[in-house]
Amino acid sequence: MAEEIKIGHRSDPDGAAGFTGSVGNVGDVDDVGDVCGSYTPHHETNIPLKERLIEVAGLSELFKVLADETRTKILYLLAHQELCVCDLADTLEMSMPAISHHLRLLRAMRMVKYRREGKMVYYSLGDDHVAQLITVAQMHFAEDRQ
Amino acid sequence: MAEEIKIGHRSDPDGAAGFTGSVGNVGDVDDVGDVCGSYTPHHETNIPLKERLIEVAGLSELFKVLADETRTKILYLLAHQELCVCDLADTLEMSMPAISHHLRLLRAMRMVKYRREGKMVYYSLGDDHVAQLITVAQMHFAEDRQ
DNA sequence: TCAACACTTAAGCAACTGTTTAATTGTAGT
DNA sequence: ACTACAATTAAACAGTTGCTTAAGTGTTGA
Repeated sequence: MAEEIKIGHRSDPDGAAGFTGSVGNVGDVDDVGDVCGSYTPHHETNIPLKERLIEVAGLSELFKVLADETRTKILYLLAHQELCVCDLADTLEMSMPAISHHLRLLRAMRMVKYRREGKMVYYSLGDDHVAQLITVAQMHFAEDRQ
Repeated sequence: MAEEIKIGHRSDPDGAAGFTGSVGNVGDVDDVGDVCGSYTPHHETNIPLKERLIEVAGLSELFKVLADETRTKILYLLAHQELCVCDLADTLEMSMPAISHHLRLLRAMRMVKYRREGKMVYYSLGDDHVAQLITVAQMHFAEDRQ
């Protein structure tokens, strides 16, 4: 089950994007101070905050997986029910290798899980957060249109 | 304030990714049926579900904006406090044009808002959903590591 | 053990994305 | 008006991503 796939070939020695920090709220950080209140030379910036940024960087790897139209559609379908690869390929009108390729990335980020049943492999959502991300994104869009 | 920027040059005549559908829960869809229960020819697939997929496609445009490490960091910083472009450039150790380019995409998706004060332009988060997305992503990561 | 089928993997190419450099806009102070 | 500075914009190149084709697994049934 443990998969190791490089997404985006970014230099990331610590595996799946070294996110090791605390999980609190987003705003839960030390104040950066008004770095450029009297801005002229690029003086010292806030160190503790910068260290936290390293952790945050890993999150973009997760969003990268969500950032493809096909993968978003796959997750949307799986949010509704468990499906095999050929179902997905058929519904999305894409080749099976293409779908399989996307599922590989989704697996790497543990956004989907799968089980084999005979020749078929059935996929479903990895955990609730995946559905939550889609829901929140929808809410953002809805707000856009008043 | 109304900006029109093509992200990813995808053909999307309806502007910012034609998301017009209902906003309910993710699972709130008609059942696709077991499309390939007896799979051999690629027979008719579920039409109503496919139509919904068009709406979902727009969400990937939003995730695409989140999918860059620099932009995630920008949002993380802005989640904490309002910052001007030079603060961001300084903290992230990147050129101002680069930061400005990213802010442009974030603006297009209404993930940030800004106000001018003299020479400086101060940016802050567009709405709560942005912070929510980051938080949920962090929770997903945290679950990965038990 | 052989064929058929569901799926995965690999290699290669076209298209997209992010950064840089350079030029431009806008605001404040002299 | 001119200079200085914050920010934006544009063009161009390097790096990355996603699809296709083709080859390879793994499982079922004859």
